[in-house]
Amino acid sequence: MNDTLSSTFAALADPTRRAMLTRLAQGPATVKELADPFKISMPAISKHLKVLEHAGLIERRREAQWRPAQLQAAPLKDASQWLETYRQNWEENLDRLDEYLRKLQEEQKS
Amino acid sequence: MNDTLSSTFAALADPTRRAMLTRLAQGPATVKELADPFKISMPAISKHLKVLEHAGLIERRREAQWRPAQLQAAPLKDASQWLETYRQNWEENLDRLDEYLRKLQEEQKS
DNA sequence: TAGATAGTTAACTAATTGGTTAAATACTAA
DNA sequence: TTAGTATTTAACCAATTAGTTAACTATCTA
Repeated sequence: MNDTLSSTFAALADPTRRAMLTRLAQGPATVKELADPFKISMPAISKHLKVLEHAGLIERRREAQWRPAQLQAAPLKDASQWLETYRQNWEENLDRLDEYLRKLQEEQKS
Repeated sequence: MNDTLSSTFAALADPTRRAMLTRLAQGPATVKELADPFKISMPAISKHLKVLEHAGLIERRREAQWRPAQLQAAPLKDASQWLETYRQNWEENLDRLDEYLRKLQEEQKS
């Protein structure tokens, strides 16, 4: 799917890529630095970065022989806003649980 | 990947499934009702529902010949919380843009 | 019991994904 | 110019995904 939200969520569906974003939240990093915590090959890392780049979640520069990546958080904001519309639903569920427990207690009194 | 966050984001990476969740935010619905807006076959719908169910995003009952689905928003809450840790980053980016524009203006004065 | 409606399962396909190894490219430093 | 470091590209592979059609199961109603 080409729509932004789909490629954002697809990019976030992989734990390696989420870990990369977590690292990048603290500032730019080279490919080597991003690869360090993982035991997968460099080409695999390169592909993950490409997915993140195509999703608009990172931007890359060239600096000598390095290709530092920098987080671009705008798509995360959009994803967050999409989820936000469901806040009522997850709070509602808790409300319903509260209500259920309250009713149960009332029934036990009688 | 089996981790909850990965399967939540993977489930959200498809526009058909997101539309289903949007419909379910307003209350339970049968498979037929959920299928209605789409031109894909029933087995395809059935598979999407299975993805949502395995991700814990819906729960299903049997009621006569219907299998109504109901939204379970808890995984959305977790996803939202994961994204929330990046709020600073997307707000920071805007701050940096502000700063950049401010500097640009100062330079033009001198 | 037969027909209609609701939904799933099976078997298949084409495209995508996440990984690999080997080779190529880009740049630095001696 | 040669060696070393950083990174990407190419070619391949196995598993997964999103769809299909055909056949099956479950339930209600006449």
